[in-house]
Amino acid sequence: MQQKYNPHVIEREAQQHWERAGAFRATEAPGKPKYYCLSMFPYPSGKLHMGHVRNYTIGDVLTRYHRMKGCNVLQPMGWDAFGLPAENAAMANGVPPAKWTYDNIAYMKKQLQSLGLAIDWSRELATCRPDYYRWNQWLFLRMLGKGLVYKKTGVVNWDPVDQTVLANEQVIDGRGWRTGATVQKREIPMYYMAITRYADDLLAALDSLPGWPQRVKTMQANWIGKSFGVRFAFPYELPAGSNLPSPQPPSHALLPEGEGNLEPPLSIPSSPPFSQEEKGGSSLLSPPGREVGSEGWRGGGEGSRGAGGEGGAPEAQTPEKGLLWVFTTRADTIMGVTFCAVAAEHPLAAQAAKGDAKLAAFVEECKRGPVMEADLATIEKKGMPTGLSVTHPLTGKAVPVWVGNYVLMGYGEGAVMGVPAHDERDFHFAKKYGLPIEHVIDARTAGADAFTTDHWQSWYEGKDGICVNSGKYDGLGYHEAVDAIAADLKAKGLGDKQVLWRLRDWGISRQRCWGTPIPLIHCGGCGDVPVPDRDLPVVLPEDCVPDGTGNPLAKRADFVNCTCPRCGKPAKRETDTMDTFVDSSWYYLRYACPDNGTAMVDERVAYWLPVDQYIGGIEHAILHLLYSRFWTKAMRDLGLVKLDEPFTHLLTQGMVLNDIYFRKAESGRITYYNPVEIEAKADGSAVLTSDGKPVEAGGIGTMSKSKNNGVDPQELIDHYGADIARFFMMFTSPPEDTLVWSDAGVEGAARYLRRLWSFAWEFGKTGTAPSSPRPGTALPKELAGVRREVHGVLKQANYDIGRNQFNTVASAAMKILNALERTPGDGPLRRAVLHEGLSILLRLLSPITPHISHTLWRELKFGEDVLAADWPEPDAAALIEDEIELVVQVNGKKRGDVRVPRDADSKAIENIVLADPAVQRHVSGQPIKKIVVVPGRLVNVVV
RNA sequence: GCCGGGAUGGCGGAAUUGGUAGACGCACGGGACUCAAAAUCCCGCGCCCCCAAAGGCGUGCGAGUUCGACUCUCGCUCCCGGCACCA
Repeated sequence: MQQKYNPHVIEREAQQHWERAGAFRATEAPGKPKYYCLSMFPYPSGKLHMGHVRNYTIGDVLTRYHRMKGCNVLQPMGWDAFGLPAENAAMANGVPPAKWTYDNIAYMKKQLQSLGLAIDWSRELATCRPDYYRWNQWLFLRMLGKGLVYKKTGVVNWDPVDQTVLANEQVIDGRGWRTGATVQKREIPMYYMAITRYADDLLAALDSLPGWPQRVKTMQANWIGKSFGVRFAFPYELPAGSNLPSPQPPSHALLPEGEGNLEPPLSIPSSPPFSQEEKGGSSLLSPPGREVGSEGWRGGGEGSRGAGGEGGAPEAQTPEKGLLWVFTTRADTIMGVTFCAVAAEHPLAAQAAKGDAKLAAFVEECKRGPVMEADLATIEKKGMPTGLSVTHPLTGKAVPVWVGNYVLMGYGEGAVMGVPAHDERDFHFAKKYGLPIEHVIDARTAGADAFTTDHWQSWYEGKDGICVNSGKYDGLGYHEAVDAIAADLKAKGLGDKQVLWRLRDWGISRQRCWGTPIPLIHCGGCGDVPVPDRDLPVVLPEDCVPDGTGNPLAKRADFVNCTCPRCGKPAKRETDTMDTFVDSSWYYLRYACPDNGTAMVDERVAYWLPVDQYIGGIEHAILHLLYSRFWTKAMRDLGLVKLDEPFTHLLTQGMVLNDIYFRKAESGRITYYNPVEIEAKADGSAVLTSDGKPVEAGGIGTMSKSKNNGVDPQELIDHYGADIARFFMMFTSPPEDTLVWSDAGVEGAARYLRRLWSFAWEFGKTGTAPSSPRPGTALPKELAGVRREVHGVLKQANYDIGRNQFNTVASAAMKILNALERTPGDGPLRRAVLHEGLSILLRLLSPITPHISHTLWRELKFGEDVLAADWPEPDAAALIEDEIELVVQVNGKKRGDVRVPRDADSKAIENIVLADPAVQRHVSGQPIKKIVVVPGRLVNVVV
């Protein structure tokens, strides 16, 4: 054993030992509890960043802890390898995305291995490999067969200069990131997964996940957004000769149930095959409502749910009459309706715009608006009257119809009723455009101010007022009013109660070259034809280099041209690829059977799944985690797995943040600079070190490639070693907290492990024979005190590790070493106490700092391998004390403390406390009202 | 804008879930060792008053409940994450 702690030497040796022993190779071992511990796999962006180190250290701590607690553990690792950054890098460097990605994987794998993680690398997978993504394609076709995949148009960001679709991230202040051109909305055909069919299941099953953080479950529940309300219609008549266009299908439309087997259909109803040029052209599509056909989105008895109602089915109704459908959760305010507002894409808006150039211009302006919901929600609320009016279904009064830029076509019916007196947004809209405001809920019963028409604050939006100015509904509360109104609407055939979901179906089509090819072939005669299973996988060419204009796959004749599997005639392959969330929605299943070349999953999935502990960033609280839950349920219903939920326990790691610095060019293009390149000035400004010119501070944010504010942990690992980096990472903050990166304090971690090494070296110098104190051995007072402290700290540490609070586990390890170092005297009893203390300490530390624990455990002859050791448990006998200390308060303020016998009763304690001089001074003769005794803690004298 | 979360010394954080606020560290100050420095070790360290003792104030801001509030309730401010094509 060396006298000096040399992390690099011992870490290399420990890692070689684990490698030789195959220490982390996991095999199915019935009879032992299994523990599948999974950290979210990384995107191979180039280098590890601190968020990765945090994530994988947390996962490793849990993995190693549960192994020592007796579990058969599996901790796998892989690569979320498809995605946009590879295409961006390809454009910048002229290197194919595949090469860039594989190089990054090789480098980052080395980095991960240098951390000493207990990973079973034999199960490594990368989603960009055909043997992985073929199962994306295979399952896509199974879902198509079940009707869980369907086609409809969707809105994308269009860069008119580069003639290409942009990701939301590539749109900056409404402009394309490369061209600076104003981004346009464009509708293109896309494939959707019907996640809304699982809305009820996804919501209800949240209750079956006690191992998930409440905040994540709340976010998911709100995202799914089940709202109970009333769907009803305003009848209207248009001038003769009017002809309403078809509406967009609503995004929550349902498909009929499929065949119920695992076979995809021979073809799906579709528009004729489309080439990329046609997608970019102006005569893009026939109206989508018709092309999906009768089995399509309008399916069956729910056909009238489409926005615009009968307007979408002209053959069944004279075109002049129609119903304007809306959904509301506040049917109790229906008598206060003074206008209706429809989305720009609504058929009534289109109808009204025909004869009104100004309105047509406004509708066009709305359609050009932002795509992202966050932008939509913050734009100025604008509207314009259509000149049309509809009839109030209960009062028969005429209600004007407006076009509103805040009404979303994709949610509900694409139209809303306007009740300015009891909805804040409607109120501002009415004030702005001079629409009447009719007060119909009296809020005074609920303690709110009286109604006025001047200030929103004195109005009432709550559900606990009663109806006024509402005719026969006067005096009813919320629930009675909704019931009565829904019943009356139903009697007239103009509405009923209904559930509305906020959740929308999942559009998976991407116009990009670095993703899973969608396994469909477009045939002029047969339509969209699924690729037969025998032809899977549809292999992605790995030598494509995008140039920023359109999808390079579409430019490759060798990829696009094929023959129709049905009729054998020449056909075109689909060139869209799948959303990368598809890849990450099931990878946790594949780790159980990564080598199976003939099936997506096998019986080993039944052994390992569900994942017992999933660990990843809180930023994935909704999308990734919801898609994975959906995918699991879909596979369950296809008979492929017997799982309701994929992840039993979830730990959502807090984000690692860092400063953001950038410069904005005149074109609007933003360049980000890494904080290491920045010099902060005394006046608070910042300059780029290389040119001395100012940069703008963009606050702090998540470490990311796109903001260029990541910190490479390699320097830290190279300088200090993995154990110190891991210890510091765990010590500096609790796992779930947001962490603003700073390496201040890493020296403390380094000092601690050096101190531990020196202590162990001194201890080992004087002999190595095991000599923990025998049970029942009487120890001198000081030694008993040290032992009590060690076991007391261990007790708390075990509580903390059980609740994933690893920072206090690390500080517990520090406290134990402090106590051992302070242990007075010498002789065999002292040595026995130190021996026991060290054995506890090395085991407690081993999940956090596995290398030093491994080495010292062997060197001091505690055993062959600390991995095989039992987890330490405190000795209850060591914790017993004869006297305990109680805090003494007078009127809730601390005035001292007293020592009392462990078994003193309240009366005895009161007497001791009242005799205390500090208490007498503060009581100073005033009458004592009462004395509160909290056993084992404190005594409060109230005067 | 909507949904979720956060705020405690100069800094990271702790407080056994209503019971001693500041554990454990970092930084800083003083001392020991040293020719000197580094490393290491010892002491101090919320703010005010102050030789000290005693005391007063103190957990983002403003109210409230309680013998007692970092913890519970109501109302704010600021920051972080998500908002469906970043992953």
